[in-house]
Amino acid sequence: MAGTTRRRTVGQVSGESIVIEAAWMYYHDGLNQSKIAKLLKVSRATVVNYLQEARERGYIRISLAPEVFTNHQLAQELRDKFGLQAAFVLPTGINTEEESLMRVARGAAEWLPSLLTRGDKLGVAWGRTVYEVAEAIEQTATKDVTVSQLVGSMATPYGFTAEICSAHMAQNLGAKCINLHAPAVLSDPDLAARLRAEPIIHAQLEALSHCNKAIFAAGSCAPDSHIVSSGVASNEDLDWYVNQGATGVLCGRFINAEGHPIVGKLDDRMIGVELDKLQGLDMGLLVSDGADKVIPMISAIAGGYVTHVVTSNETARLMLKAAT
Amino acid sequence: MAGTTRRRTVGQVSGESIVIEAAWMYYHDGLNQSKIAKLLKVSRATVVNYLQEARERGYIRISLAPEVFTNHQLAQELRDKFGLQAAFVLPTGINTEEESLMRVARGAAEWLPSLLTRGDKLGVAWGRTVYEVAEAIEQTATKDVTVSQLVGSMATPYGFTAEICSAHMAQNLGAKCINLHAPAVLSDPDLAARLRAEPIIHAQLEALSHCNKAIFAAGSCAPDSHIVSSGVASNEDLDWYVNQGATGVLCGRFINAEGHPIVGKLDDRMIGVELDKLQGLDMGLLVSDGADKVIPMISAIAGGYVTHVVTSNETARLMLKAAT
DNA sequence: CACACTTTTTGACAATTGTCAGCATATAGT
DNA sequence: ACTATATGCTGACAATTGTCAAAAAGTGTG
Repeated sequence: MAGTTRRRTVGQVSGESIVIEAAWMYYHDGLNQSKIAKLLKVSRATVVNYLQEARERGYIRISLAPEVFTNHQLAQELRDKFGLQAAFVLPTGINTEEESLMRVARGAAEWLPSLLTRGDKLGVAWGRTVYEVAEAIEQTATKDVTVSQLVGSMATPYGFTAEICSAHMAQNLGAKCINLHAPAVLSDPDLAARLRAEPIIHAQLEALSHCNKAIFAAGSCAPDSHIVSSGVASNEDLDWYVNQGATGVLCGRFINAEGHPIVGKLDDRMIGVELDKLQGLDMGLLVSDGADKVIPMISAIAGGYVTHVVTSNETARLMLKAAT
Repeated sequence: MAGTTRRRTVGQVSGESIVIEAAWMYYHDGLNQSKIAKLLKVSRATVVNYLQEARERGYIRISLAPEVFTNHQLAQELRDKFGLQAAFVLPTGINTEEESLMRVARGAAEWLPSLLTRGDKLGVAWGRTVYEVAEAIEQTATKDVTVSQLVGSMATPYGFTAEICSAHMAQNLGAKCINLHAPAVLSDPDLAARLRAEPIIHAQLEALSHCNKAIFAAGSCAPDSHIVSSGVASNEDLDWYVNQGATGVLCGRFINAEGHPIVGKLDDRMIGVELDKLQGLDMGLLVSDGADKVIPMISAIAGGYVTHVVTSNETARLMLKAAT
């Protein structure tokens, strides 16, 4: 061999730098692999290896500028029609419901870090959507941010718990995490009251009641909804609440079309954030998608819990239509 | 033709969405152009057009994760050695001085938006480095951020003025801008005092004295330095300050090795931020590079103006060596 | 209906990237 | 000195992307 190549020795500081160097030249300077190989005095295959390593280590961030989605015409219509601070609308023209949901979650994951500032206390609900957001967030180093779990534990149809959801959200955001070590609903109101009074649970409820920002999804009142499948409400419970005018579910609580909580038998057996604590926040981020979520989303917005919305163009269109 | 293709009509909402859709599929879903073409029912050439349009409109954000540079070993050594909140070190192994500076400026441009939060008042110095940072920042929508020009006007060897520098910085950050409509240095101390007392200049000086964050570079005391070429100091002035122990220049003011301002004949003829206003800020971002900047950078840090540093690995190494 | 303009498509080809097996070299451990 | 492991290189080829001219199709106007 020509002897022009030099191996990186183990522990050499510049070892990692050459990967960064290659990535910079490729992604920032727009040089092709052959040029980079010549400049770095290595083979093109080695450059391919370096670039691959940079990608694998998560060095490369490729995203669509948030403005693309917040300046979207439908986003602006949503913001204006519903009095929101901002909306983030993703085009999902040809996707299945599942693909659309994943894209909406991904979009929320990209947007959320930029909505957080130093010292924020972020309440995190629990459900399939919020979980997908938590998983999709790329590692971010937020400063002095605390994540609080807004709802207690439930039987989970998804393979992940509320605790894991909040913990992943906190971890990916580089934030502290305060969990809620209690079931979401108990069999007896008295037992629930005593559990709430337990110092550790009481402290956790205090923490979540002081959050200044929150992320949640809107649940529907359909029999196949999450609130039934997770065991929080039985079909009888559901029927009762619907008869009382329930149009949606927010953090495990039923709300009517105006967003007012409907207080029933379930509520004093529940351990979790009270909905009045989610009104008037600096940020209430509603992440939901699907035709069946339109009414619940509009209900949540009407209740004053929502300042920011992430959804698909299709659902945005349906929301705008429903609000005329 | 098969008649399967559909043109977008002018003004159709989904017109822009198909560009976003194509970009999402390519960059997020990792689909190739042929697959995207098939899914969107257009030709591959049209997909190429859409992707190009997305790039041209600035929809695509490709960057290296900031942690790559802040977790760099040299970055951590700088932070620890100099008591900084964070350092951002860019590998610039094979670059010219010019290329290295451009890369450092680019790195600072990528980092700065994430260092800003709602309500910040950012003081902006002026010089080649800061200008390149301002130009390199991609359009960002910061919230309620105000940019203040820290130094007055000077003869410019670069083709841009301090006003333009601050205005571009503000524009690219989506911030408000408060300029400083005065020369940096006047011929007579009395004239300078009267100008400072002018209501509009006084208000501008008030604004810049209340900034909680600042971005600046460190100037050297070499005869070819910016402070001489811009007409702020003559060679005689320079000699005097160097004899008084000046080791660097910060926002047009001379400082010694401990970072203390050296007060001389120039200072009461100057219009600009007083250095004591730059101590103890929430963020003092020092962006500099080059062997000749090592001593000035260390001086600025010693003076308590700096909380964050952006530099190259080579300069970082020299700084660490100089501080032993 | 004709025309002008815009957008998309076709098809070919060059350029670049991705992948892979096999070989070469460097390093570390025994 | 030998062996094992890790890293880099070679060279070939497949896959993908970029570019381009010419043609086709869609749209708006008179």
